[in-house]
Order: sequence, then C-alpha cells, then structure tokens
Amino acid sequence: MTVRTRFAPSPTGFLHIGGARTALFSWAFAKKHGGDFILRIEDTDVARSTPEAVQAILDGMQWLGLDYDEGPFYQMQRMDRYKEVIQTMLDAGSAYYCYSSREELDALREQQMANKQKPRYDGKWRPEAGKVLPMPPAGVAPAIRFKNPVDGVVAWDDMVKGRIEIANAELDDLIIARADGTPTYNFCVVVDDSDMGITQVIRGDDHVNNTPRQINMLKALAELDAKIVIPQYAHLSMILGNDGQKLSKRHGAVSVMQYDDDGYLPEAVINYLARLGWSHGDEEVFSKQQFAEWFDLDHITPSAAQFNTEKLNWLNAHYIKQADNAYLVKDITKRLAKLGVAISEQPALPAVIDLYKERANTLNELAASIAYFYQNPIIDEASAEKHLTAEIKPVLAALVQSLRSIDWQAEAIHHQIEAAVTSNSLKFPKVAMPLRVMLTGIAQSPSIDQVMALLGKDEVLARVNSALK
RNA sequence: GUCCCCAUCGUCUAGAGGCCUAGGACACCUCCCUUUCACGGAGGCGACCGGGGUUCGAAUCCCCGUGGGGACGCCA
Repeated sequence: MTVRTRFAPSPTGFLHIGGARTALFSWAFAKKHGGDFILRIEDTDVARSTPEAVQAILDGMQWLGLDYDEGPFYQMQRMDRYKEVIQTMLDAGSAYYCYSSREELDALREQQMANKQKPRYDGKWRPEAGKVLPMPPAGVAPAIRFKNPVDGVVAWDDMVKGRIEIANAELDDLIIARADGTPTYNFCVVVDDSDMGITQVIRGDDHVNNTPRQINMLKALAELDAKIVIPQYAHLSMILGNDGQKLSKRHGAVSVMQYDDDGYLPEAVINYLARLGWSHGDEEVFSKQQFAEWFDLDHITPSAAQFNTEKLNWLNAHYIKQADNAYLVKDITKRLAKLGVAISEQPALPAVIDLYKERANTLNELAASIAYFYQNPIIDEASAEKHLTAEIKPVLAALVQSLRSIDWQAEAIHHQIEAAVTSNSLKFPKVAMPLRVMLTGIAQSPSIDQVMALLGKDEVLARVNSALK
C-alpha cells in the first residue's frame, strides 16, 4: 500500500513552529516511503477561519519548501460528502439526534465539575434497547451525536508513544453535527482521512485524546463499508519556548515567516526543526533531502522539546557560509533597502558579502554589518575615545598622505600601514584600530587592509580626513 | 477532579540489559590561530528525577512516588 500522509491545519492563524515541524515530519515520512503528502485545510470553524490564514499557511509551507502532492483540500467544500456519511450513520443507528440545549449541557458540565467528576454527556437522547426517549421539544433543532461503544477499550500502537489504551467508559457521545447541520472536527477528520486513503496520521500530541473517538467512528464506518481501514497514528510531542514555557499566541508563538523577516534561511529552520525531537545518531547538519532519506518514526522522542534560538543561530550561520553569493546578494540588497541603505556599484556587493558572510548569525546581522560600505559610518563614541588618541592622529595623517599614491590593493595598503607602524615603533593594532573606528564606526571588522581595499581610495581618504578634523 | 502522556548535561539529543569511566551538538570556559571581532582548530566544565523490585549485571525492564505537560466544547 502506498504511504499517504497529510498535514491538516485549521486556518485560524499563521503557520507556527510546531505546525511547521508536524508538516515537515509528515512530508518527510511520505518522501521516505515514496508516498504522497496531502494538504488539507480544516476550515469548518467558519467563525474563526480566514482566507488570510489560509494564505499565511500556504506561504509558510512554500518558504520551507514543503511541497504537497495533493491539495489543498478544503473541508467546507466537502459538506455534501459529510452529510451523506452522517445520514448513513443515522440510518445504521450509529448516530442519533440530541435535543439537549447548550444551556442544559453547560449546566450539566458545571455540575459535574463541581462534583469533581469528568464532564461528559449524560446520554439523555441516546437510544437504547428498551429505553423510552423523551418527546423532542418543539422548535429545537437537534445536534447529531455519535453513539460511542459503552464497554471495552480502544487501543492503538502509537508509532511514537507505543501502545495506548483508553476505556470506552471514559468517552462520551460526541457531537458530529451541529444544530445548524455543519459537521464537527472529529467527524470530518475521520471521513477525510478515510476518503483520502491516509495511511499514517502524524500530528501533534494534543490529539491523543481525539484518537480513540476517531478510531471508534472509523470502526463504526468500517461495519458499513469493509474498505475502510484504520490508519496508523504517530503523535508528536509539543515544542516549548526558549524559556521552557508552552508557546501560545500571547507567549512566543510566531509565524515561520517571522524567521524569514528575522534573517533565517529556510534550510536552517528545516534542519533545526528536524533535530528537534528526532535524531539520526550524531548527525547535526543535513539537508532537507538527506532528512527525507533518513527519516523514521522510530527515532522520535516522545517528550516535549524546548526551542533553542542559539542552536538555530549556529545552524543559520553555517547555512549563510554555505549560501551562494548570487542568492545572498539578492537577499541582502532587500534587507539593506529595509534599513534605508541603497547599494551602489562600488564597492561591489558580492565582494563585501564574501568578506562578511562568515561572521553573521542572521542575514539581518549581515546586512547591518555591511551598511557602512554604502553610507557614512556611525562612529561609536567609546571606541573612538579609546583608539583615536591624540598621539596617534599625526601618524594617521601621515599614513593618509602615503596612501594617496599607492596602487589600491589590500597588499599594498598593508605595506603602507606596516611602514607607518615600524617607523613609529608601534604595534600593528595601534594603527589598525583607529582606522577601523574611523572607517567602519566600530572596533571590530575583518582585516583592515581588505576593508580599505573594498571601500576604495577616495572613500577611505575622505572618511579618515573627516575623522581627523 | 477524571483520563492520557512524558522524565539522560543549562538546551537538543545518542542509548533497545553488559560496548557507559554515559557519546555527540548548541551554549559556556581555557588555549591555539590572529591585526580587533568573528571563523577555524585543540581541550575543559557539565546529566541518567527519587525509592523499591527483576537480574550475575539496569540509563535501559516492572512497580510506586515526585515533578512537568495534555485532554475533558454544537473549537480545531
């Protein structure tokens, strides 16, 4: 049987890091087994679903390069199918109308909570052999409930967590269609996973509690249609924030696109996410393709994982070093523009990037650190005070003169600095440091002769002269 | 409250009863490289939640405890 996995987000917000990892693992499992990865949008909560959120999810997946073989399918476009299945369940007696009002149900729940009981439906409208149902109240539109088995246990071998067993006595009759006729989540998932031939359901472990209900519905459906099979389930643990706290809208949950904004490469985010809760021996750095070849459910950690920006930074720095310059030039030009810096012909951006790409954790850092090539540097006062001393200024003034006539190459520049250093019996940094501050604004830069070579003779002379005034 | 899940360095993890004196990676520290800062290289610090079993032998299996998390909607 061909492997078919799916990612099924509800479009009520952006694609966050947890969803992205779920999608990545589902994608990888399908790729590993030569199967199909399906995207399904679970938009039955009309009140909270938005087209913007759908787009945000699509954008996030595209940025990460998680391509799907089928979809996106929209549940709202499958209403007829859901209603059809509900009717067959009603006919077969595995579903029934429930006339309990929301108020009634709320009161029941509250009372049960007060009695320290597990809140559950009391079965008032559940048909039972020999049971006399109350008269349906007039003018009340009924919801439809699934008739869950009362006895026995539901069990499955979770591919991440191992065998999980839940007593049917713990479950109640969930609503599969609202009073207005729209089907609810657990039911739609069952119909879709079944119709779409999903073989492995890989999802967040907040769904563990839904699984027994879904299996029971699948079993009921299978009695009506022998072709229906129960998929395998794999429940991924959640991702915690940097501080070990749960991610939420209020606390640290951000869109994957935020990582783009913040200067992270998708390769780095993919690599990082892959290693969060999954491992392949001691392997740390690998591509998406390599991940897809290695991926397996046996090496997923069942426990929650804490996000660690520092490790992401390390990976990102690695991928920036690896990135090809054409890509970086395009990207950095954009980021510089955002900083209000327009690049000019000279110094050539590829050369500047070459000089700096080994020094940045993020693309934003890279852009910010080279801005001084295209605009006057903002001189750091403390550095200026420390390095640009009264004693060294005459040396620098003389050095500038000697630089006027030389061939503007890093080596020649180095020679001149060296000459100034020896003739004044100084140490190299004594001269290099003030130059750094005058030219770049700060006391850290790549090799100063290379910086000067790139900056250009005129610009160097202008900046030094202006700083010496 | 009930049910379910989880538990190895600060963090991500390796670990399938002897290969474990518990390995790797990030972070941190030291040294080397050096023209400052990075990069790179070498080293260091640092963990099996607790208690009982099972076994010749347990990080690994079982039980109890503790701690953390999730779920209990006409949300998904």
